[in-house]
Amino acid sequence: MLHLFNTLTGKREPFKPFEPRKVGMYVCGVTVYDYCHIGHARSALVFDVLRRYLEYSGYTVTFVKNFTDVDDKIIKRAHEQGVTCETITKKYIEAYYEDMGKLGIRRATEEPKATEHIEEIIRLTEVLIGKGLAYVVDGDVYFHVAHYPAYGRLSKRRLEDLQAGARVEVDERKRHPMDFALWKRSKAGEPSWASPWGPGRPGWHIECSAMSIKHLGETFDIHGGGMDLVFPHHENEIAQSCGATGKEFARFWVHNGFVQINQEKMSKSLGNFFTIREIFAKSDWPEPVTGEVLRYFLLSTQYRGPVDFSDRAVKEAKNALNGFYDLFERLKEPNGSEEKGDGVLAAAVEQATASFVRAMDDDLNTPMALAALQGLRGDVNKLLEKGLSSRGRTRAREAFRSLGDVLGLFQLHAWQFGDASAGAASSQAGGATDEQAALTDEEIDRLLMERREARAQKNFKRADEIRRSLAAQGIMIEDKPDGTSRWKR
RNA sequence: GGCGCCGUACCCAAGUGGUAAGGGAGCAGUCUGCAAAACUGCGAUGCGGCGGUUCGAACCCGCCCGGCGCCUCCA
Repeated sequence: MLHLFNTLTGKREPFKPFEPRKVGMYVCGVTVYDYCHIGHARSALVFDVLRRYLEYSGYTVTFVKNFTDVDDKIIKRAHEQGVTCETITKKYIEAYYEDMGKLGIRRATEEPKATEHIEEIIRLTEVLIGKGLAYVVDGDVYFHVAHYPAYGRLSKRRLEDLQAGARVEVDERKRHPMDFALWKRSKAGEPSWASPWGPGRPGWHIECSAMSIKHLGETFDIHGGGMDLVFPHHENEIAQSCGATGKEFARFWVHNGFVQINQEKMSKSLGNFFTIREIFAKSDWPEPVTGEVLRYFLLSTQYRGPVDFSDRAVKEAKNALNGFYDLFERLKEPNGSEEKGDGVLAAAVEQATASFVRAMDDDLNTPMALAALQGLRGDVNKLLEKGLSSRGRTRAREAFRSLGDVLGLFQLHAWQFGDASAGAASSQAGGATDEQAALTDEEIDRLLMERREARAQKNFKRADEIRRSLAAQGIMIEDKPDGTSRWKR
């Protein structure tokens, strides 16, 4: 059974959904005013994998991930560029789909936007005012934390402690320094909606309460997001939601750790961040390969810990992945009619699956799950030496494919691998085989043919020349026992 | 000032009381025209340091050292 670390209780707990076989999960998405960086990718990936694993485990998952499309930063950006907020949000929502798509992040079941839930937000705010948990000041509405005794439950903070360190200028109109805005009066030129308190726009936290309740109900199973959202965002969400409904809000709170650069948090203020598109643009590998390499890299650390991003770490992920794709290539090739390995294959797959599930059940321990896959790789390689029937080889590939699918790995039909006969397939997969690569797959195949001739005539000088010139362009040749060769970038 | 996290081999990273998973890199060997891949073997008597609890600790407790995060928009 899946165990998840629940920020609310501070413990690793067995995960049982509210309704059997069904899971409702809400994850805070992004504020769409800029391109996503690798940190956003990690968060999206963690919850994409959690969703995939829940589905693999037999649950029907309703996965809601929002876009914050009204916010100070968006307004600021729109003013700077002299365009409307919609222009900004539309652009970055599209960019989000494009970038996350390259990483194999699946779309959520629902992807609501704050601006499409103004009615729900206003209604929720009215309820809070009615219950004495919120008050109106000059067209602004604030949540009154002092009237909500459980405030601080998630982040384990006490109001007194927060005040001691508060470095924020206190708004005199607020009754308590930690009171936060549910509704903000609009200034001229800002997006604005009519409300009982005058024209205005929602505060940041209220949208998530309104949207999660609308799409998942008042109580649901999992609420996720980055660690930095624990306070104040999620704390405030709990206060608003529980305050309004009087019921439990999310049962499990799951938070992912940061991506770091040189042991430091990656953030805009430090200027040490890398956008996803920048990473893809710089990569020498075809786009699908880069996407999978980034996935492997991000999953090589358990989601709650920090993960340090570096060229070296990414290269290591690529190398580790190479081993799998080399094996998949070999599994496709004829291997005689031997089948001495078939007998133990089933047991090896079963054992690896058990280890994989055990790892994932343990708070999504993806490094351990990857180790299980690596173990199977070793086992299958050994069996291949003994000889696997074509049925056995197909079975092995299916095992990698179905387990890999949980992590979003191993789904490429042909990576950048291919032999003479598979050249066409590899060019399909490599969408970004691209500008600087002087050689097309066809040219490579032609050179390979020439090299094969040369080798047949024991003209090794010419054969090595071809190998060297291809290597200079980043193309590796591997000779197979039958005299043909496969290549990879 | 408050709350919290982390420190395991050259690098990444599991392990949370029973005697150190896995990957990458490296070295040696088998195979190969060469190379790559694959396979075999090597690789931390030690898990930041010092004490303590225990038959037994990387794992529990205490102190110390070092790094980081949150408390302000932030995945």
